[in-house]
Amino acid sequence: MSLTFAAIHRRKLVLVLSIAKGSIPLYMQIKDLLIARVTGGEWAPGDVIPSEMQLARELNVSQGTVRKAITELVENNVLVRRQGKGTFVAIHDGDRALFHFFHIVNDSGTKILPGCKTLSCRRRRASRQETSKLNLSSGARVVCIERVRNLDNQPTIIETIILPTELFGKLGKLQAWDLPNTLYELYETHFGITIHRAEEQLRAVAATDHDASLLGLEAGTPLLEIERTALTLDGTPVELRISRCRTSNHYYQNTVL
Amino acid sequence: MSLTFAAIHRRKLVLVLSIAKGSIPLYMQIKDLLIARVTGGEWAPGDVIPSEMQLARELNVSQGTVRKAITELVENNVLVRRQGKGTFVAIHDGDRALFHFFHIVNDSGTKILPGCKTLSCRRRRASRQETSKLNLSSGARVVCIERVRNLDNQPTIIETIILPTELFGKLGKLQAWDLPNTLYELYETHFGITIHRAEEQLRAVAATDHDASLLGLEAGTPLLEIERTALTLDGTPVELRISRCRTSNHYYQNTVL
DNA sequence: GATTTTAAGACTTATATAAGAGTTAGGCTA
DNA sequence: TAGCCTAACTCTTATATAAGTCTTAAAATC
Repeated sequence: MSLTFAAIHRRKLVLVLSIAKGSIPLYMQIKDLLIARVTGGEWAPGDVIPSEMQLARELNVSQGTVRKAITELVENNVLVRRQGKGTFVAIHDGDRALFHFFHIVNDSGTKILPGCKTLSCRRRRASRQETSKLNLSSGARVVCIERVRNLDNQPTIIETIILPTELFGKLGKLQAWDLPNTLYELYETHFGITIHRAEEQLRAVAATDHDASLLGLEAGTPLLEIERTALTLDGTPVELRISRCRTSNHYYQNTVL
Repeated sequence: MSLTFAAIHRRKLVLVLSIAKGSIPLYMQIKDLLIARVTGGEWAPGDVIPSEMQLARELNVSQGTVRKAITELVENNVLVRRQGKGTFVAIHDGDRALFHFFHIVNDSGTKILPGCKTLSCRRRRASRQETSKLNLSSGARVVCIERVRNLDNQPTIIETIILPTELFGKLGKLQAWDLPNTLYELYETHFGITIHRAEEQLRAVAATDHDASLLGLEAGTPLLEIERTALTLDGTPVELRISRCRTSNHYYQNTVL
């Protein structure tokens, strides 16, 4: 009896959720629905989401089905589970950003908190390359931040960060914004933008005179250039970041699974 | 009735499998058991493993529990599922090795099959650094392969590969072994060693005279140096590989999830 | 009669549901 | 205030049903 009942509900749900495509598994539909609530801002980072049972009742599916959807989102770092407490929208604090997105470690293999000195922060038109990599219309404006990071008390990285003014308008208006060390946290708390994925392209380049003077070494010294495109959950590129690193005492660590 | 029965069996299983630690979930114990069968060689790469139902019966657990264990191993690239056919021990052919472990792409972002010319293949004592990174006893012998890879018909990468003679004895004995393009496939088929994970350390270095002559550029040109330690499933380091890449027309692509 | 097509069945993994066992935190009681 | 109880969670396991794949043998066709 209860089985038949559940089966009927399931059919109804499929009809309601999708256009009865028939072949998309229930748990995936639930997953998409949850993603929509997160990206739509209904559930903000740090919020508790309804319990598995509540969601199951609301959506007329069983707890296990909701659970499977949530599990995948946990694996994608969208949600965080805490047994006995609830499930939360992942909050990407500085530590997590450092752990996840910062790959430079010193020769002993330990990750150190980089210091940071902002050199400039101004608005300008996006270059051709920038519009292409950030999916902007030609002539769009961007915020351009330049800063130097210290590692082990030595200037080691020159960072150039490009952000679309459209999304990060407030940032460019202040000439000398008090920029925090970990920007991704700021993006999330002040702009509602969460970085979920990044594509990095690494090259060896020769230090320019500019690089050389900032890092205190000779022009022509090999530097590791990291060009990163940071994306939101739905794949929209929202930040372009070029880092030029001195690798005499540090290296870029990558684990291939 | 059947519940009690299952519960009793479960208790038995826990006692048999572990030393009744009491709190380790069943599916994890199953997972460890499956890993043991794979690493122990009972199931070789490419083999079908028993069906979920068979394993469930053998181990006195339900199909779903076996399934959860297998799911994790699929996520770790240890097993591969094919609906309607069965579950197989993952086989790491050249394509997969290229897809997974080769990160150099050309400027247009496409991954190309690198050509390969072996320069030398000889045995010698391991250096201090090598013994440390490969967990070898001091004075151990290694096979040392040096080769040049062509990308887009241009010599682009100089690879130096270090392997413990203990594991790869046959390799060093032949002066001019006909080395295939993708070595990891060879390790698996001829030596029963499967590479599962790798740690890569990247630096920008200046080309030495040796590099320069092999790659046809000037000494001092910045090169991307990738030092890779390749590990088996149980974390044993089995290969050390140093690649020095010209990055004028190519770059190292990394996706951060 | 030989060959191709079709359909049933015996496998497999995939999905959905349900129930009970751990965890946590806050409130109640001695 | 210390300890215990309880409610609200997630976690684990079990079971049932769906869906995909291959084999085999009967039926249709040439």
